[in-house]
Amino acid sequence: MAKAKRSKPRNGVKEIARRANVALATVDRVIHGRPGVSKKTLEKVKKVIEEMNYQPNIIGRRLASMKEYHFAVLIPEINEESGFFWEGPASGIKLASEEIKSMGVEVTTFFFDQNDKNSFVASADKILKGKFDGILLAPFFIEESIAFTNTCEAKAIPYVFINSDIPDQKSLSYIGPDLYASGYLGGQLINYLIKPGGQVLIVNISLEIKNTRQNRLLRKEEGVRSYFMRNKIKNEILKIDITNVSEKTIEKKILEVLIKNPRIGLIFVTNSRVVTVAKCLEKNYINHVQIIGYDLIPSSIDYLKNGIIDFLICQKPQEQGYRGIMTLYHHLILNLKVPEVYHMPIDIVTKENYAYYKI
Amino acid sequence: MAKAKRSKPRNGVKEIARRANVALATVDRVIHGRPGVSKKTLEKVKKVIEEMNYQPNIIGRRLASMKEYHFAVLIPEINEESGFFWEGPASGIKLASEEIKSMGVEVTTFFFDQNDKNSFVASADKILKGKFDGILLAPFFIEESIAFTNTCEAKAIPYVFINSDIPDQKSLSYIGPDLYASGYLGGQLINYLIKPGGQVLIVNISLEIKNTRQNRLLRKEEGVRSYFMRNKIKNEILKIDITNVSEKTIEKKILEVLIKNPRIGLIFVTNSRVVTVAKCLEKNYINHVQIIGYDLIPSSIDYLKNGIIDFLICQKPQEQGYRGIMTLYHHLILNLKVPEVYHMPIDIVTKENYAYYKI
DNA sequence: TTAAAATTCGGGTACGTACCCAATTTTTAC
DNA sequence: GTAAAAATTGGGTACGTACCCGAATTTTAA
Repeated sequence: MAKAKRSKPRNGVKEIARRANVALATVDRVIHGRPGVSKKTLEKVKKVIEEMNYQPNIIGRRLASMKEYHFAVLIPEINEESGFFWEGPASGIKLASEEIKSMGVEVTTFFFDQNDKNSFVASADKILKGKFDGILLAPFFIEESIAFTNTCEAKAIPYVFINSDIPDQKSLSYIGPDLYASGYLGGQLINYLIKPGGQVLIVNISLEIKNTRQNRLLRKEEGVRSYFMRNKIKNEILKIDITNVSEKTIEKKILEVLIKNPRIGLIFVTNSRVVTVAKCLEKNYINHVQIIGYDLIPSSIDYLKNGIIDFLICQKPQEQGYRGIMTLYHHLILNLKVPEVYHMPIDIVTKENYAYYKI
Repeated sequence: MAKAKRSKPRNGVKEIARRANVALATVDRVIHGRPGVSKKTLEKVKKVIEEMNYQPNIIGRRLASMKEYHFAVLIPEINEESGFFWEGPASGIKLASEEIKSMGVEVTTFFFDQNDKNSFVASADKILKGKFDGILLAPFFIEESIAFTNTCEAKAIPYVFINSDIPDQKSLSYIGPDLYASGYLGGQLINYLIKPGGQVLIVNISLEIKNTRQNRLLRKEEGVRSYFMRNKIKNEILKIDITNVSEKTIEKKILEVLIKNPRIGLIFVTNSRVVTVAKCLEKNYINHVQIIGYDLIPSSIDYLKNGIIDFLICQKPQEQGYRGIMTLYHHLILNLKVPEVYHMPIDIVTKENYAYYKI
């Protein structure tokens, strides 16, 4: 009854070593693809590993290699400019960070100015210099993002897109909304609210509205139109692009259109600028026009409450951030399979249920 | 230059031992509150721990104590009876289980028959005998659940409620919908659809409809009525309780009411039995009555698609399961704070967005 | 053939914590 | 005061993996 501890050496590197009749270190070399193993031994050990369907013990691994994992996050600055939208993802990111901190993962967030491509490039460069093991980024500027992620690929650093996608890039995963589908849903909501004969005004507000496949706003507009087409909705759709984001300009343009087209009964704003539009209608006592827009941000809640905005289409900003980090964690630390695309559920937020969405 | 490895012994039990000038084993005893430490030493070590704000290394801990954690899950059987609703939580539970398997957690699921209190008690007994470290349960039968969780408390086994709550019990957490709020939201949706003068029919279908504070269906009904009250909605509300869940009976009762009240324009069903109601309307070619109901289950998708059901109110069954397991994991293994209540976002599911909800 | 170099392999220690067991000190009993 | 019992403390090993370093083996060079 000397050593009764030897209960279950059924798996693990030790068992591989025993079965292959080699030393632990050799098994280790094989597992990590390190050199210094003869072809013959390599085959032998590989075979045993195969046979045993060996799954490394994450705990032991993490303890032994006290390697710290460093994740980098690259997202827009959190400011009024974007209606504090990125507070959502940021808070999800923080949540996930805390959860996996004990596994030796540290997350560093870098920001960029949505109006300044250079700031994006600058932060991206910082990340490249920082020797990170995984990257979560919002590919706001397409070309710059492609350049950045190409470099990542060359360095074999996995990256995850969040909030918007660049399908041709070999990202580990995309986590965010299906823009087209959200527009399509918008079409349905419009259909619920609009009265026969009423016109619908689609409003795109952004500094730059390029007609490319990746344009977030136009993809949503496409979704709306597509719903109208497919369901043969008779209401006329008008549209206006506003590339000056100052409140004044927006107000001016909106009022112009409304006066010229008194039959407009509903405005569909393709992003969180819906707040500015709502403000405009409220200020000018226009209450016969309903509003549907995007993103549940602090400033939009009041307009939901007082009924100026009827619906907000929202895509779980917090969960996007959380999932983004966890995806890297699952891939790099836990060796779990991760989905290539994770489309967020599309939420319809009203004044009755907004309280149930974490902002 | 002998041993350059001693780089950062800045924290950990070793450092505590060094600072308090005691052995590792003593520190260990203090940390785990085991006996065999003199009062004097206890104070000394405690003080050092306090000073250092010691946070145990989860990895080291998990490796050393090869203790396996066992979680038990107690949920209704997955069958047609409940429209396969519990497939959602079950799949979330599975997802979480896989994620934390590598941390030495094993999850065992027990089922019970929704029509048989004894089966609930039987499974609960099994769990108690099974020496589990944490429990996730759907407290379907109130009294039996209270008895069960009281025993858990006596044994200091933490438990989490899922899908419905028993507020007075000292659960670690409740994860699920805010029923009243979901009904309130239902009120709003009704208001969108109903025409002036139209009557609304609320339908509760369940084997047992006791008028208690915990009754899920009545809480929802309350929410609807409350919305109507507060917003002074003029449409009349009718209601009917059906305690026989056979399709035949439901069809008969529904048709009866509809014939007696031809002004009914909308039916609000307080649970997933909405499918049966939809089936009934379809079968009898009644298409002037709109339907709102609960839960996105496989059989309800068709009715969403063909427009017989307009809205489903849904509360992320999958995420409920996922969160439930992760809550136990966070509490027991990671020592993270967990929220007492986690109300799921209330989703409005339509034919346009149902595809984005994992079932 | 032999020494040197290159290759291959194995022993051993470390990571942070848990826990067994033996050594030491203190307390109790006579 | 002494022996025995009890309480307290410390040493040491284990968990599964990573990796250093030296030993054994093979290959190359002379």
